[in-house]
Parts: sequence; structure tokens; C-alpha cells
Amino acid sequence: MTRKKAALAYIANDAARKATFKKRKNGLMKKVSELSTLCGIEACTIVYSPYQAEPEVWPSMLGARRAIARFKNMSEMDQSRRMVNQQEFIRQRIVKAEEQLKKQLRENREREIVQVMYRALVGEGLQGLTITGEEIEERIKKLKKSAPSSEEAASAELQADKAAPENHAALNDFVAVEAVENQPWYMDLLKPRNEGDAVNLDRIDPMPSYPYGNPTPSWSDFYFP
Amino acid sequence: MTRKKAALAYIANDAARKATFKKRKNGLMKKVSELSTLCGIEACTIVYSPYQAEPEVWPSMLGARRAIARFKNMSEMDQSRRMVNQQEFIRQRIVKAEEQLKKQLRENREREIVQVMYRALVGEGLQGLTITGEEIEERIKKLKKSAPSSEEAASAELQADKAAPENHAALNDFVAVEAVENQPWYMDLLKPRNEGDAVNLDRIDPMPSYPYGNPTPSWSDFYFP
DNA sequence: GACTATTTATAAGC
DNA sequence: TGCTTATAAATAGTC
Repeated sequence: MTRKKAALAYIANDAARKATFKKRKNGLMKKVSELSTLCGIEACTIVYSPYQAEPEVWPSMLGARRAIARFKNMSEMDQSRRMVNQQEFIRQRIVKAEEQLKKQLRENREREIVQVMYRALVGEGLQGLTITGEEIEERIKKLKKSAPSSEEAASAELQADKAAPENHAALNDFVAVEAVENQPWYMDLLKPRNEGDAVNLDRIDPMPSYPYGNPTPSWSDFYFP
Repeated sequence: MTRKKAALAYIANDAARKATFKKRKNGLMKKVSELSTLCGIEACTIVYSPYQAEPEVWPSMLGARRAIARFKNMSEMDQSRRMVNQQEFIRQRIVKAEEQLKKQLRENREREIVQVMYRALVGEGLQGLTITGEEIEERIKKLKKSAPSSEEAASAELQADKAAPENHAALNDFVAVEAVENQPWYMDLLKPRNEGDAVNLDRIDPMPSYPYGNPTPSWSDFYFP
């Protein structure tokens, strides 16, 4: 997850998969031991690697053993209750993701409005856009309410993607405005609107079916004879 | 690890510890399932939480069970060989960290040189500094070799902390230089030299005693009867 | 539980 | 295989 976004799916390329495995296994083990240290708990991770005969077990087998023993001793009822909890957890996750989606759509709408207004300012046509006059009016009202001058506020908002809100004040400084304009910050706005928005939307799991990632385990996995 | 650096040690404050536990457990579980998905392997994490009666086991018990069974079946010899590997691994880690330290010290020296030269340029005194004339000469030689003009190159180098090497070319552009100068990039140089360097040095583990974090497990932990 | 400022983890590239 | 670097993710401190 860095030079590119990297989908959360099985890596087909053998070399790449192996490289990722090594990196991530190390990262994972580090995380386990950190959790263990920070919170004074027993935890362990077991990785059944195809690259090594023995499974990787970290940081301690003792914790794992105790935990497993404990799980084994749970009554059938407790175990099934646990499964129910799992389902509920997943439902919560879906709800949360949906809320996030809504929020995102709202934000995108905001950006579209700003974009339309910008296009109007620079004299471009407004074909193919679906923003209503009403929405523009609303935006203008907001600008009037909060801005030192309309223009500066608009600049500040157009910058919102990159600059933290705290930086808006700096735009009153001529020097800062200069710097901003020297980097064509409006480039994004002149593009059809994609990348930035798309990236943000990608972050929303369209159908989050599993709380901790992709591989949906069958419920039977939680049964431990 | 974010608003502050946060030491890797048991969190005394109960509330803070619990909060961290929740966050990190979730993060950990996510990592496990990602590793599992990306590399098509079986893995599992077991967290023996004081906040919940049942241990948290993710994503699947089956993988854990298989891995543990396998480990149990290893011969005594295999198990002890594994322990030896662990020790070797740790040694490697120490070597690596020491190399990193050396590199860091070298880089700091470079910065000091640049700093001295800058002070000379702005007419400040050179008291209390330990850079030799020889080092300065060396630096000037480098500048002459690679720079379009000494001044620009010096600026570029002073910026090195923040800007990627690829950006140096941009400094030939008047506009870019303007922007840089408008943000007082030399502020750091006017400070006694601490923060930046200190932060970098902090990253080096003075005595990395354990490959994946702090809690050094006793070797007996790797024995699983 | 949500929100940022930062620190970490890492995918690509060499 | 390992190191470097640009980015994505995780998360400590706060409210």
C-alpha cells in the first residue's frame, strides 16, 4: 500500500507475493509484540508459511497455547454465542461503511459546486454539469458569511484538499498566496474531475463483508473441537 | 505513535492502555487477514485479552490448530535449531542497526558542515563549532563540481531535508525559488541544531535486543511440549 | 467514538 | 536480496 494503492487480493506474481509476505510477516510480528508490550497481555501470531517448513510463531507459544486451551474448554453455547457476536460485529461494520459513503458523496458534491463556480469565473462553459442554481446560491451564502473577501475564501476552499484548515489564515498573507499560485493548484479543477475523487471513493469498501479484511471465514472456522 | 512518539513500554494509565489495546487489536487483526488474503496463506492471531473472557482469535482457528500441531510434531532437534536461528537473526539485527547509526552520524556531520557555511554567509560567528577548514574545502569542491552556480546549489542543499533530490532542478526556476524563500527555510539552521537531528537519531534502536519489538521472550517460550 | 498530526508500514523501483 | 523513496495506513493525543 504505497507507491500504488494495491488491491486487497491474492498476489498472482510469485516473486511479488513472496516479497510482500516477508515484509508483512515482519510487520505483523512487530505489531504483535508491541501490543503485548504496551498492554501487558499475552498474544501470539501463527503464520503457516509456504516458504518455510516450520510455522512462524511469535512472540511466544505459551500465550497461544493457553488461549487455545481456554477456547477449547468453552462450552458449545459460549462458542455459538461468540459466532453470533461476530455476525453482529460485521453488521456494525457495514452500517459504519455506509455512513462513510454518504459523507463522502456529500463532500464530493461540495467539490463539484466549487468546481462549477470556478469554471464560471474563468469563463468556461457549464455543459454536462448537474449542479443546480440553488446549490450555487447556498455556497455563495456560505462564502459571504465566513470570508474576509469572496475571492480569498474561494481560493482557500479550492485548496482544501491539500492544505489543512489551519492554513487558511495564511492565505491572507500575500507571500503565501503567491506560492500557491506559482504551483498551479487549479490544475485538478481543469481536469474532468476524477483522480482525487476517485481515490477517495476507493477507500470505501463497497460491500464490507468482513470486519478485518477480505477473506470471509466460514463460521465453522470458529468451531474448535 | 503519532501525536507523540510514545515509548514502547507498558502503558501505566488504565484508560489509555485499554484504548490503545482496542485500537491496536483491531489493527493487528486487519493485518493478519490482509497477509492471509494477499499471500494466500493460513495465519492466525490469538489475543488473550483481560477485557474479554474469551480470547480473540482471528481470522481462523483452523490455521492456528494446524500450525500448532505441526510445531508440536517437530523433533526436539528441529525445535532447538529454530532457537539457534532466532539468535542468529537477532545478531543480524544488531549489525544492521549499528550500520544505520554510522550512516546517521555521517549525515549529521554533513549537515553541520552546511550549517557552518551558512552561518559564515550570513555573517554569524563561528564560535563553539567543531567543523574543520578541511571539511569546508571538501564541501566547496563538491559544490563546484555539481552546481550551476554556487549559490543555487547551496540553497538546494540547505533544502535537502525537505525536498526530494529530484526537486533540485526546480530551483532553477525563479518561481520555485521565490516560493522557497517565502517560507523561511533557513529557520532550522538558525536553531542550535537539535530537533531534526534528534528525531532521526531516536529512530535508531540503541540496543535492539529482539527482532520484532521489545519483549524479549525467554528461549523456553519456543519450546512447545 | 470521531478527528488530525505524526509516525509507521510498505509497494515499487533499483 | 536488500535498500531507498513516495505513499498509504495506523494510531497517540484530544475533544
